[in-house]
Amino acid sequence: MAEAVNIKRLAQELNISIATVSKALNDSYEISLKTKNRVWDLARELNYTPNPAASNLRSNKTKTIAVVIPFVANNFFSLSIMGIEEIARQYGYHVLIYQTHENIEAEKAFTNSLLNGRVDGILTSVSSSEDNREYYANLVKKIPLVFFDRVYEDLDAVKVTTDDYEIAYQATEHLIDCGCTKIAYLFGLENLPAGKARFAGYLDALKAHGIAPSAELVVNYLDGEVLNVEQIKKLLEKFQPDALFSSIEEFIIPAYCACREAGLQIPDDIKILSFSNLSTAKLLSPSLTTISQPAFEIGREAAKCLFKILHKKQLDDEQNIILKSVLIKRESTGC
Amino acid sequence: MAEAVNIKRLAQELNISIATVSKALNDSYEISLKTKNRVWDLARELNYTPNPAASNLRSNKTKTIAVVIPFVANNFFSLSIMGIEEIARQYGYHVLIYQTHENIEAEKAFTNSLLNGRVDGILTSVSSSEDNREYYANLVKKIPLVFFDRVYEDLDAVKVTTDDYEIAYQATEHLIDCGCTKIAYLFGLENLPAGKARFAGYLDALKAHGIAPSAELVVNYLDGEVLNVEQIKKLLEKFQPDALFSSIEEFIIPAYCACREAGLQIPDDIKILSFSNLSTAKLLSPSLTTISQPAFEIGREAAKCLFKILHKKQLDDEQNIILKSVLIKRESTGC
DNA sequence: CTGTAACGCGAAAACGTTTACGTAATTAAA
DNA sequence: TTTAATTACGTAAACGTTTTCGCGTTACAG
Repeated sequence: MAEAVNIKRLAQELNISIATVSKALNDSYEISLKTKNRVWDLARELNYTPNPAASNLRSNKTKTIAVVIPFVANNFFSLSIMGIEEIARQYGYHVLIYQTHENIEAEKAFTNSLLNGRVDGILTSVSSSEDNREYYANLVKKIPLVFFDRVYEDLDAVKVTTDDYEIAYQATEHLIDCGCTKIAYLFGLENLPAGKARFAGYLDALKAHGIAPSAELVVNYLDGEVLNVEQIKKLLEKFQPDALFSSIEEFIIPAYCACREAGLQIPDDIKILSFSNLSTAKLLSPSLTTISQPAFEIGREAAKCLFKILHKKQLDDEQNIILKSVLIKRESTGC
Repeated sequence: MAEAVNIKRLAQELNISIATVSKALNDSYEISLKTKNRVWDLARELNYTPNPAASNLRSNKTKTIAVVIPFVANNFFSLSIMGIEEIARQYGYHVLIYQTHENIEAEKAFTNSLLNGRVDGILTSVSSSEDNREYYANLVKKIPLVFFDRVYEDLDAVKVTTDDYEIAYQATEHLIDCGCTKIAYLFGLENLPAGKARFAGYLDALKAHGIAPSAELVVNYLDGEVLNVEQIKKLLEKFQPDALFSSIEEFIIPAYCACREAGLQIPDDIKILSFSNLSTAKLLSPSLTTISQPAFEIGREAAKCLFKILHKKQLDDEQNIILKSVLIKRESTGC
């Protein structure tokens, strides 16, 4: 149906060679302005757009990047994608999205399928289900890759993260300032530096204030909302903590439900604080004190780094870019 | 660095022609099982994956679809993408994501950039900022396209939507059942069938119950959270409605804030109900009665339709697929 | 007036596939 | 035994670009 408006067609109509047309379209110095204008005008008139496959094949560039993340239906990641998309658009790049669903095999399969020149580079936030460090150690040698938020340390790649340790420390201190001494920890991302850093910040803050950490007060995330409600309820009944510090957003609903079911008033009986990018945090009952990560900026920053690499610009020596999270105090910590 | 493992390499190592290799890889009937196995084994051993650009160029198929939506950082759309991705993965397709930010020019620009063979088909939920019907009337002739949720009617294309009219009617009746007689309407998507259908459902339900609709009780969505808080507050003060029916999720936070600032108790002084896919609706203060669209299923269904078209399967005559939304009654309507 | 550089353009190869067509060898039918 | 059909594979063109190299023309310095 589309009567093939390609470079050859343009060349014929203008009575010049296809090489000249190609160079003109790419604004080559070899072509006179006069010829360029003739080509550009006709291209616009005929609505010519280059065939990406042909262009990719010849030039080995796709103008496409891939984003590999656990989920898109997650506030943090969807905001990150917004940031990535914004930068990609500025550079005229296309964005492929892959969800791993925290499945390490899917993660590998997707990423491998990108190594044959489908994309010029990859942005990824790795799966937390298992340690996949070895795989990535190899991968970074094969394709330009930037990690964001969920990273592996000590890899030769750019990593964009947040100040997990510091903000967790600060948040724990906030709970202590509010009078809490028995702060339970809802543990997520345990296989990843981010998860470990958050936990370390929590532990160190406790110790700095003379509070002995207790393994009994730590709950690990399980797959499935009900399971988490159950285990939190058990925690509440058995050990009566006076605060819940949740290291991932997924614990929020179970935590609120568990407290409600246990008949505990937030923040009077128990205080809650969580890492989260929920826009509705301030509307929860009661409004939730959160550690909010700059998801959008993380996406932007990671994308910018990738494009610097793709365009061979020297990266500012530093491979670790750390953005600041912010602690937003609301009713759930009650002070 | 990657020492070029392509079809030619395989052919050389096996001492057969590249045509035979290609056909073997594609499981052609022309090739003996014995040869196929030799090819497959070596391909696996050398970790061969076909070059997508070359394959696309020759075959005019990309195994890639595009999703063009207003935003990804939105519960409805990110869930839709999850559904789309799931189906795409089953079929071995890749998914490109484009956000229009409700900008009609970006929408056209992106979509046009997909017409040169970059993708095999498009899934889209159109921008609500203006009427872009003419553009899409042309577009559907040029590329396989499936609309979901935000559609234009009377176009020769498959459309996956929800029962907006019926559920809005039902929701309005629910408010009336709860004793409301002065139900304000927070109007979104006014340029689209979905927005019009929701409003019509609201109006018809009022009339059916002998309530005269009033233009004064209708508020149109403005860009920016504060602006909406302001106009809702003005509405509350001036006309004292006893319910707010919000046709889009974006009104929720402004509505709650406005009521709070106006000193109104939900649901005693005023009831609230909204179209929404917020997972935190049940945790809001008070929990929010919502009309929840099957976002995930919409994505799945739309993707399935697109693949049917791509694979030339006859579509089940019907071009309009309508999924059911569900009204979830919670505290904000108080009965 | 010659030699050299710069400029503007074209011819042709190359990227890695897919596929129409040809062909030789084997098998089945007559 | 001859012929037709089938099987299994190879040759080569094609997809639409980009890019290297070369060539003719003009301009200018010597």
